[in-house]
Amino acid sequence: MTSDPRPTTVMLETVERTEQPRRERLNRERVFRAAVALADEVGIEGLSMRRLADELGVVPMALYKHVDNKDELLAGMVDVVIGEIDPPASGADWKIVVRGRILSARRSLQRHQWASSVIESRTDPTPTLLAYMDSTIGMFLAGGFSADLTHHALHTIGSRVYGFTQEVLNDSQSVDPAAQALVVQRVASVYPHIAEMVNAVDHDRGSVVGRGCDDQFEFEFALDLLLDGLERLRRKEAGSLAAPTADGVRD
Amino acid sequence: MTSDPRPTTVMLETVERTEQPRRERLNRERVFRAAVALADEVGIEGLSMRRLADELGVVPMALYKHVDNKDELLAGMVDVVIGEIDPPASGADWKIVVRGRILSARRSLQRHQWASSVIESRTDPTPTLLAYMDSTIGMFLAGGFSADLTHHALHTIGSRVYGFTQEVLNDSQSVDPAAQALVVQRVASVYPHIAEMVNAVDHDRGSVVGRGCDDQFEFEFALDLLLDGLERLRRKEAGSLAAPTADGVRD
DNA sequence: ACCTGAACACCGTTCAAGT
DNA sequence: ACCTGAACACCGTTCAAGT
Repeated sequence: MTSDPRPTTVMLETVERTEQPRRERLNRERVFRAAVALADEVGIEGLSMRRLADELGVVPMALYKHVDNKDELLAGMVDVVIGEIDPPASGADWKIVVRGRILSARRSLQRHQWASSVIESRTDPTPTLLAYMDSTIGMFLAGGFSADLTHHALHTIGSRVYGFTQEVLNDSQSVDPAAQALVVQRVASVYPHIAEMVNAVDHDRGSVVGRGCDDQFEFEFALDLLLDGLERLRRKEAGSLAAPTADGVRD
Repeated sequence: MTSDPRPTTVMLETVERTEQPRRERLNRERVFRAAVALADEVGIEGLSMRRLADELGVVPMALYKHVDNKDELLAGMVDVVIGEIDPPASGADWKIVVRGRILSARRSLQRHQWASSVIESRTDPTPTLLAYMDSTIGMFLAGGFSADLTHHALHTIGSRVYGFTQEVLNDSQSVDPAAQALVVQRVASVYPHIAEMVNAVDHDRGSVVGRGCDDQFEFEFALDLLLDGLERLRRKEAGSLAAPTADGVRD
């Protein structure tokens, strides 16, 4: 930053470029960060190798010096997002620790709207993602879950461990409340159950029709239901381990 | 089907084409079905407007007579899959009805591996999908859930309502068990918690390392944990509505 | 009026020619 | 040895020319 290696002569030669300064040697880290910033700005569908190269002031081929292909670029972008998740709190009850971790993941994901769909689309995990999962699994084991129950817990939590869930019905608001009201009315006759549900939600929020629901509340509601259910299973497991009467299991 | 309108002469003229018979007038339904079949065969990334046209023995532009664009094609494909989900059972306990519906959705989704990712990627729902959701919401309302609690329930179930969940750690098996064992060993030193969990799962299944887990079991495990949690809330809600004394339970 | 070939504006990626 | 322009093999979609 402070020690710019560019000689003044080069500065003068390149001063007419409208793009941001380049010359600074490209590296993987810079490529990934630029890709994240670009996706934040224009969305994941606007992210192309060509456009990213443009943004970095290099020719498209230059990128292939640092990443094998676009897939590797996406993997690196996910790592940047995962890297923004807070490290685990220590000491407290497993439920508090896991809950905090997941809500932190959610905050990271919300800073990068494209991230959930990219995480979904990826097949093999990067070391960064494996480390995140390892640490999360460790929270359950430290909390007294057996390895088996931990495994079930992971499947139960699903993508929530990364801080997102699949939207099942997009009940977000349109900008125009009048148009929205019309839609709701037309929907009501054909889909009466949907209408009843949506009306109740709107009524709760004491607003005009179609304000939509509080996503953060819903996320935490579902998360807590899950964690409570898992806590119940953990206790049951601990109980059956302590008393060797029935089909008790050890280690 | 039985009344083929094609004259024999046309049949003879086109008999040398290696593709399946065309001539049969294209319509939306045929386009969607062909797209589903093609995606089943070659995967969603292999599905292009050009390739689909080829498969149907028409020029790419012909498709645009029946669908506005590729997005509409994908919407139609999702509708085909949703249409394969069994209609709801009637009469029984809400939990049995919802459970059966979701497991039927899961069977549909498994017949079309590409479907979950396409459902995820879609933004606005088709009438078919709205009808599916309306009927699902109806199951909760009929089961005694308030509209509000039904709304929370939907957010809790998430994409499971369509019969899928996001894989969080791909612990599926590689074909080569020796190579798999090597990977696991290398992983063990760096990600001890993952290793511990995977080992426990493998041990349970009484198999060589890396057989992976029983996805159907895990899906049902998580689903039942969710449904049990929701049943608990339903009872609490019913209790607080009926008996104003304590948090007593009815039904 | 209907159909469709060619073209447009993009992709990710390869490769060989240039320095 | 390094860098990069041009090209390849695709996309989805537009549009005007052909019948």
